[in-house]
Amino acid sequence: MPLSKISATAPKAPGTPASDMLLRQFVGYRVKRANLLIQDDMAKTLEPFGLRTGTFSALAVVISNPGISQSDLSDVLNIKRSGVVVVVDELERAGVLKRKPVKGDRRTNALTVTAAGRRLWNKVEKAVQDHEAVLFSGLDLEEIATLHDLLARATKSPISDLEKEQ
Amino acid sequence: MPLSKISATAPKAPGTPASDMLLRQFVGYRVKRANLLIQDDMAKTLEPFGLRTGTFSALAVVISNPGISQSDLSDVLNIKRSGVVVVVDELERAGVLKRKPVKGDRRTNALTVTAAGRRLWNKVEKAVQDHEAVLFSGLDLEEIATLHDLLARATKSPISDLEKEQ
DNA sequence: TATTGTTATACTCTATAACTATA
DNA sequence: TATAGTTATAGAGTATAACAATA
Repeated sequence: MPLSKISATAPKAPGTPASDMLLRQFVGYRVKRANLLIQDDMAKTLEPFGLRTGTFSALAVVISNPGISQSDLSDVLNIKRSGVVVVVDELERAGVLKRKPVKGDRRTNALTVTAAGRRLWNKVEKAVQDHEAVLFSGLDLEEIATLHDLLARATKSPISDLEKEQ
Repeated sequence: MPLSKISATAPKAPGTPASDMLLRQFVGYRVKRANLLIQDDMAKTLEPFGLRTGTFSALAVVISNPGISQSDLSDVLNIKRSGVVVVVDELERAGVLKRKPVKGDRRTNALTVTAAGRRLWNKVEKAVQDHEAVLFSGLDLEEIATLHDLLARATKSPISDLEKEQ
């Protein structure tokens, strides 16, 4: 009941001070919470552009890999091909990208960005960059770079790749 | 097609080299990918103990806040009260914790860990710590501490809290 | 036989809303 | 009226499995 009293006086605060101290010692939990915050904010940032995090990611990959197939997009984004269909449907319906036939293999679609899609990307890219700058304003530029680096190395370590293949 | 060729020779690799370079410049995307890896591995680590990430987190909070109410647990974990019910049901069914009546307020449940629950926690805590050590073996201890710190500060910045309340 | 894209389906996690019993 | 817990339901996001067309 001392706990309920404190949280009653500060109901919106992210938990009573240190009430999840034990839990926060785990990196996994911190990453999970950070991810929730970031994804929520990303969703808000993308909504005015008619994008979700999934379609934003797909657009980014197609922009830098023109003509990529849906299977390869599936590999890059680490989602199943059936999930790619939904994302590509949505982007194609919005006029952002197109499925084009590939000569030599009639099974495959080559994904290409439309002119409108490229214009959209330029705006969205800037919006997300600005947004992240605000979200991470508690860190200076060097710290953000460090965070990048640490996450990249943590998620690319031989061990985690090895476990993924099991 | 150069892309499909490469990914055909290394199908399980996390994407062709740099094919998501543009996307990876966003911290949000890195955190998302890191989170996916970590949560998958956490799930595997917890499964032998009959726990999921949700029940693990709840157990941790109840361990460090004996007698906490479900509403306060809901605040600390940032999930809705309806979600807490499911988690507590599962933990109570497993004999890990108990709902106890609170004298003075018959609406409230005081959550307490059983002896078996405490024994389980000691084992699980060690398993998860060991597991994270392996998962983050690409980083040294100081770097892990830095990662902790940066995530904590990024997710606790005044701006992100402010946006949360809107 | 294997692969690309597709569809249908199911599962997990979480949110919303309505309800009850208490306060 | 407001709060604690509960129930039912619905929505993302993603996974699995089966299928048609093509290789």
